Amino acid sequence: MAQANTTLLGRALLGLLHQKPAAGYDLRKLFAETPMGGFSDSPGSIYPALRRLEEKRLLRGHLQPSSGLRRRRLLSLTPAGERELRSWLDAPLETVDIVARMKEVMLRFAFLDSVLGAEATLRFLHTLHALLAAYHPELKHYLRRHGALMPLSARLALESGIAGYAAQLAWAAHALHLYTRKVAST
Amino acid sequence: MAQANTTLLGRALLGLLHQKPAAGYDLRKLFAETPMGGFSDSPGSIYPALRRLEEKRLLRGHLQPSSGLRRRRLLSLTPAGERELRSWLDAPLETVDIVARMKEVMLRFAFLDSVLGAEATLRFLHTLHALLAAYHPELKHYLRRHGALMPLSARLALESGIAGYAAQLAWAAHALHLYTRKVAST
DNA sequence: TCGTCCATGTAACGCGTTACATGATTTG
DNA sequence: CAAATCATGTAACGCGTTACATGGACGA
Repeated sequence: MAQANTTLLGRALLGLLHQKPAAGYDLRKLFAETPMGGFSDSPGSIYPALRRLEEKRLLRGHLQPSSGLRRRRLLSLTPAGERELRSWLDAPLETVDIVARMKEVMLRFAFLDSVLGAEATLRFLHTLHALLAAYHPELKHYLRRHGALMPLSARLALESGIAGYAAQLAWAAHALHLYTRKVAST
Repeated sequence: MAQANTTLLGRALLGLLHQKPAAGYDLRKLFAETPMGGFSDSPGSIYPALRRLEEKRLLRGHLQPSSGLRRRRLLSLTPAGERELRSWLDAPLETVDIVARMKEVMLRFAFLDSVLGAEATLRFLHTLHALLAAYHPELKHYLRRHGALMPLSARLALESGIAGYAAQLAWAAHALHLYTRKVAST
């Protein structure tokens, strides 16, 4: 039945609009100019996504009166939109997020602090670190078992993934350290 | 006009079937059991993709006669399929591949050696290393310019990406070293 | 014979992409 | 005034996902 769940692009838009109301055009610019997520900056993806969010009453648009006849619709979250955003960010991290949805994980993290605060971010980092610390050796184990049978380039491709997770793990430890201090100093 | 380009899933299937003819079911199993690419292992994605490749005459299927009434169609590349695979693998790497399509880059690399050989793999690695070496400091520069204005968690999310690229860069140097030796020893 | 695995498929659905289209406003 | 930029949209298209469906083979 798949009750029309919000897509990753939709959640990214919610997160951005939570920080600051903006027009569709601003969001396009953001996707085009910043190294964010890898979302398309084409109008054919963003405007329909925004319209869907509006139809679900997660966003509300106000025509900006100041700028003459050049219509510019500033979008902002409704209370329901904020609830949706919060519940996405607040959902517990699971192994499958680490294995297959790292991009979403980092997107969530990028919004976490400003929406749910430092304590929630700290909890998130704890879980993330633990999951990475568990998954990284699993991949290495897979490599030890199957690596010998694989062509050199395939084995190296796997090693590249492992190196990536190692980097994420080290980063998580670093971030955990920073946030522990930040929370302690309040 | 977008003349029906082969999709990433399609190319992954071509690469796998180049190594060894297989049935759709085998490919599903592979996606389900190995940490590959993150493709869905559902029949609704794989069988249609295989059918499309067959319609484009890139694949050919043979009913396996050995196994009674249990039909099992072994798929293998046609010459056109092999050409398609080769031209994908042989295409020059560009910056946009690094920025937005790292997943595809690693998939290509995984197939490279067995399809195009060690010399081509070595060239690929040279380019990859150069592109990463150029992009990584660019991201760091972006962080230096905009980092101070960003919320801590957003900045850290960016740092995570940077750490990932640093890991890829180190990995590329490692792989380059291995392949240089491999090519030299022939 | 009952459940589990093998093996292949289809149908409905929503989404992202590319390409196209429109008009207002600023800049040179 | 021409060109670039601002700003918003629509249409066609293919693809991936989820869910559903079918039937043979095999072990307990």
